[in-house]
Amino acid sequence: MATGLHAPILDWYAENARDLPWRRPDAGPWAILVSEIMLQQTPVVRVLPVWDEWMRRWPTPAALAAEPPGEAVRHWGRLGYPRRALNLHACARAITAEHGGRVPSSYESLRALPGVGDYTAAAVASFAFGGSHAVLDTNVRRVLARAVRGEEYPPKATTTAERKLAESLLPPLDAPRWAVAVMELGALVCTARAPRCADCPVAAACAWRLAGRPAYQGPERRGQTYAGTDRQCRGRLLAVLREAHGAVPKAALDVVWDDAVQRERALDGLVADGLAEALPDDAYRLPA
DNA sequence: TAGCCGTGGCA
DNA sequence: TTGCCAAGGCT
Repeated sequence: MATGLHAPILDWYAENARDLPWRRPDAGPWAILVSEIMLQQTPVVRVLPVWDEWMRRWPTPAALAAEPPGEAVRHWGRLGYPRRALNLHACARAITAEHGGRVPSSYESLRALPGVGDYTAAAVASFAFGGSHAVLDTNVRRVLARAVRGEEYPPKATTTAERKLAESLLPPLDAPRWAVAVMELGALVCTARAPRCADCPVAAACAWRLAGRPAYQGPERRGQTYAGTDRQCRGRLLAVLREAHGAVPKAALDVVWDDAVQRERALDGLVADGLAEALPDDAYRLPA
């Protein structure tokens, strides 16, 4: 069904694809894995400089595995969700210890790595190894919701119906190219807020556009406030540890957040998550 | 499974 | 200005 989407989207991609370094022929599986984890919930433009630095510093899983986890956290910078840095470090050590230093190629082996879920396993298996998998990220889900289901947004959690649909659309040849093309269409044209239907290669067949672009009907899409949350507090504390290069007296952490109760809770959380380490004499540092 | 986990740009 | 959102994953 809906295979009429293939040619227009693939042709559009051939003309409009961005030249991203992890898409180049010389990008190996490790470079692609690093990019995919960095790109989780994070815009391309913010990933580019950090990915460049990581690839120079740690060109192989073994190079990263040889470092303490805190170095991964330090060089994560302000990308956000810093446990991804820890996950990538754990990936590097698992790949070194269990896979001979080479990123595994099967979906199942990839899915078993820390921080690698359904999307990332399918993406790496496809883009690094040429596998044929339904790659369901937020872009693909939105494009299919609109073009096929006629709805402005996909449901909050991925449904089996979405997966069935995506699998039914897998082309017999070059599934990875199809996956990246749909993702790119969602990222550049079929965007969440102001879709550019005038530039869309499948506008004529799009169920949502043909229905008059009806507004989203489903349950409210929660927007979470950030100011004053534990997440913001954790971010402030970790920023101090990242920039310190060594032990930080607790007093230096106290000054970045006023609410002492929340600050203690956040600091304990960072330690529990392995993002920080408590030292004797009321000091903290990135994990060694 | 719903809530949590960072950060910054943009409409 | 502020809410929304960005190649999700984990519990």
